[in-house]
Amino acid sequence: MAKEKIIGMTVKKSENFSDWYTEVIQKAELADYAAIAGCIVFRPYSYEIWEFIQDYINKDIKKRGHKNAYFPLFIPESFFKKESDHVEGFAPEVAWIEQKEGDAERYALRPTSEAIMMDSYSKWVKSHRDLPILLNQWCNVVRWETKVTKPFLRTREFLWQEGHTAHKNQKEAEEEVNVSHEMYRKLVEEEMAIPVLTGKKSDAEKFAGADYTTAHEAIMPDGRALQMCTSHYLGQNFAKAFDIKFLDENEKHAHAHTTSWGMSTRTIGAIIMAHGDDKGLIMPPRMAPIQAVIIPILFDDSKKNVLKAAGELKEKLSGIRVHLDERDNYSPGWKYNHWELKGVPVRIEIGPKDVAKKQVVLVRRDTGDKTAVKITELVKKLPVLLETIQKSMYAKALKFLKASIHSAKTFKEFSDIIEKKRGFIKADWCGDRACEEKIKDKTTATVRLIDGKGKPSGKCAHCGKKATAVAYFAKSY
RNA sequence: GGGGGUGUAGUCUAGCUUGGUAUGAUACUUGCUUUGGGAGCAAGUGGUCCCCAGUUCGAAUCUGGGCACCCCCA
Repeated sequence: MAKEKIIGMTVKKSENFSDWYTEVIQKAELADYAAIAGCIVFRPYSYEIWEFIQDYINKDIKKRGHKNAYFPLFIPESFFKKESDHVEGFAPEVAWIEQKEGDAERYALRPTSEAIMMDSYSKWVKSHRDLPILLNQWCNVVRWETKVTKPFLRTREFLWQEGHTAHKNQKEAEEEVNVSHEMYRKLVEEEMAIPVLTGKKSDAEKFAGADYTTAHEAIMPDGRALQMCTSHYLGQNFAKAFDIKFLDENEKHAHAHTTSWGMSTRTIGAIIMAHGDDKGLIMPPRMAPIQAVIIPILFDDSKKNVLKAAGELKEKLSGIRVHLDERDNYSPGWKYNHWELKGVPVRIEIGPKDVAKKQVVLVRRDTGDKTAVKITELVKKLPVLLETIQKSMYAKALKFLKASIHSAKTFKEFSDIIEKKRGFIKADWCGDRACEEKIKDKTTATVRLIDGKGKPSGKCAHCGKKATAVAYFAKSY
């Protein structure tokens, strides 16, 4: 079968990572380019992944008392400009709607919704009894990239959830930030099987208008870091700008403390990059739209029996997301390749020989290992195998993350690592914004996170001044 | 922001130098034979040759402008 294989993957992950990425996306039918520059179509297969993320987050936040709501896509220019850091940070990528006759002012397409939501919050909050406000919205946002776009990772429009909360004091607001931050960590590490580094953003990298931003950063196979989500403590910055004021228990006026936190469809890109291989996508079992695919091996004389057994198998496995591929116009080999490309974690082969022995053959997508399992034991064994794959994928990714963290004491070491190995550089840092800017100019690496637990012992790896923090630097997406 | 590359059927592609409406594969449809790692044979469907303008009797091909996508660097 040395036939030209132009149906499947043609690019190796190790040889041209960028081409590999775009090829997986198209061939696994995750997304397609849209007729609009810099925009993609989320095809059902990637949208199902997004729905899993939605379910997970909805379940978590609703348990904590949050509710979903929806605010307008349009933000009046005057609202947008109320918080000066905010407008400055987002201005370059805001898309404006041409002002029509009769419009009081022009409107922006939301790049994020603090401005429009905080205006409503200011109307709703009069008393400390009105707090906290715990709202989330699922929506699209627009950030008009003029440079490079890439499916899922950087597009002009993307989907996300944005939680926006208002609290009576700092403690409560910061607690909200921590809880959301932890929710994301669990989602990313436990469900997506992507280990992360966690910490705060530097002043230069934090959300425009925030007091501080916490985030999780993952490492991609090309050694670049990818921010998985962010949670911001906004202090009273927005409350003051939008006049979210209330009378507290002591009959005193106070401004609320607000937070916001979000995760976007960008994480789908992270899943693709972190786990895929030369055959295509590999979905972590817990969030795979299809966890196992049954491939019946059909011969004329035994067709009926095998199909019947395969159907019964599917019934038995009703607790698992199983797909039975009973199309008879494709050969088994074709189907193997097809479902491998789509990253289905487990393949269940059942042919006449298996039916005779009352067994099936299980094949792992991540390792290719095959094992025969008695049908009577399958209901018990398949979930175990799925969990094993989940853990093994995480372990593999964790090993890679650990191997991707390098230390640098001097700027020479720092530059060498960025050039040759990439990955994260853990280094003592002075914390100075101008220093960070220079590092970025020289190496294109930025501070991805400040390690909250790290105690700097020496001098800044770049400028040599006294270090105030331990920071993780990297080139990023 | 800088540099490079590409654009022809759903997909990949030949043709472009030297102008004459397009090659092959794959996919798709139908039929028969098949099916344990991308099956075979036969017939068939499918094209604004990225867009606009120019040159020309005639443009996929030449010229100019635009758009899109990809890659590398900042």
